Amino acid sequence: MKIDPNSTADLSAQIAKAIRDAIVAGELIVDDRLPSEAELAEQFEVSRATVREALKRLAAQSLIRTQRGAFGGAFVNRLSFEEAYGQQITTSTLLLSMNAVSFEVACEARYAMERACAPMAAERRSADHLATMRAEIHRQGQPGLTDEAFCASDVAFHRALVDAAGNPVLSYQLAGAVEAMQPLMNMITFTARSRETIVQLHQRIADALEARAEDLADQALQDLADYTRELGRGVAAARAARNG
Amino acid sequence: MKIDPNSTADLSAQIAKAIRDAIVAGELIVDDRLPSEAELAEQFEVSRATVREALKRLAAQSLIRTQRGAFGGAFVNRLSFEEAYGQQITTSTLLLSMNAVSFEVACEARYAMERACAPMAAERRSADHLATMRAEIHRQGQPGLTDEAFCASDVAFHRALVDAAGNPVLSYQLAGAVEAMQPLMNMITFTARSRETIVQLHQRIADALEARAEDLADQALQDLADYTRELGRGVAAARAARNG
DNA sequence: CAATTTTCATTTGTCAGACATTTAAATGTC
DNA sequence: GACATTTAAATGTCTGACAAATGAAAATTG
Repeated sequence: MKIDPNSTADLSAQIAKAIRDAIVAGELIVDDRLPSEAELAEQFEVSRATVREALKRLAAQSLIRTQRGAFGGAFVNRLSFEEAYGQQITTSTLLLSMNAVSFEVACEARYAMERACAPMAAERRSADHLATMRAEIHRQGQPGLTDEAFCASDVAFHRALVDAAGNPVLSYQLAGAVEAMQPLMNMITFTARSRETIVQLHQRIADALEARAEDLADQALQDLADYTRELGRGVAAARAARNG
Repeated sequence: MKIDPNSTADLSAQIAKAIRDAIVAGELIVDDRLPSEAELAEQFEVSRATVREALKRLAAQSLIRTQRGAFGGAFVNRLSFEEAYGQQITTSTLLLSMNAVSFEVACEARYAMERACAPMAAERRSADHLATMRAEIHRQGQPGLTDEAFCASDVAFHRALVDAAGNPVLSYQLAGAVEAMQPLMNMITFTARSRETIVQLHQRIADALEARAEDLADQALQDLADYTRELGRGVAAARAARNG
């Protein structure tokens, strides 16, 4: 682990990069202990404060965890799917909110990936997955549900659908797409009629998965995608009319 | 922006969370300047060192950027697709390498998503995308290419395919899946014959996109997925034989 | 001897204060 | 007006200190 003496970047950034590279390259493996802050400071010839800033950068990416006390220190962290989900969701949400990504584009991406899950979900869905989906469908039919609660339930429904595909890598990748869409979906006012339509489509999806009918599931998802896009266009048109 | 006095987490983590929440909630928008480190230290009633550790955490997630000098400071960063790609790739790569994700599962996820791109790519691919793909195909046919260079070219080919779908969100989501697979792919020794097969399949994909034939593209991708999985199984079997 | 308590060294977490460096605005000079 | 200089404000880095946690080892106790 060496830092480039010609770099213009902050020392803490350089040190973080050096350690990160060592982890990615496999020189440091899960649960390995890094040298203590004092030792790292000596190795890199910087102060302990600078080392600490570097370590905090790595901690922010869940690459290391720290433990206080004797025999404590910084350890290479096993990045769990759970943590990776979280980071992916934060990143995706910010990406969408900061880059004026259109509802249309986000929708397309999300449903394209979800449809890719459908065949696997039809094949592998467990009774548990179906039960979760049915429960969310039921909730979505309750009157008096706020739009936000409706959207949250929608996210839960779709996560169950994705998880039903039984591929954790796919679940991880899709977590971002599905959850990051929620703020955009929250901007839509769901009328009683549009909710009814969505619930019916969810019902079709659940029925298709229960019957292990991948083609029906795909068709229902496509219809849902079309309908969601239509709702989005409606909102955009209403806003345009208000503003001009 | 307040921190929870009952939390047991590090102060720097709490402060980072408070600022991150403010950004996600939209209280701080792109290019807003945060208070100076000295001011933040006063607000949160901590030392400047602690504030700096918090800011480094946020910088590691590309949420802020800092600028030295008068009228410098920490600014809310517009998370670009580029930066998000990078983070996604790092995270995905580590996730796969640290969690013993099987080649099979990673492959399945990757090709499922790639196939979801095929119809859009067939419809929207530009001459540029095609040219990139053709160039990579040509490179892959060169004799004397190392396995790593072959894999790198493979990644470039598939990225062009994904980008051809013309949906940046999809490109971002897939960047992780495609790039993170590379270390796993690098473990495969590509014989002259397997390379030839792969190049032919790439050719079929490029031809299909050129002809805007989404069904042919999908079929070719499925064949490539099957073949890749087969190669993976071959490697796994060889390793099992060596170790047993 | 075994179980429990105490001590202790190590390590991270936090603080205070200092100085170096960078930067752009403000000021001075021709 | 154009250019050089000064200056104030901010981040980057260093030093030294103390607090708090923690597990191992030593001391104590039954």
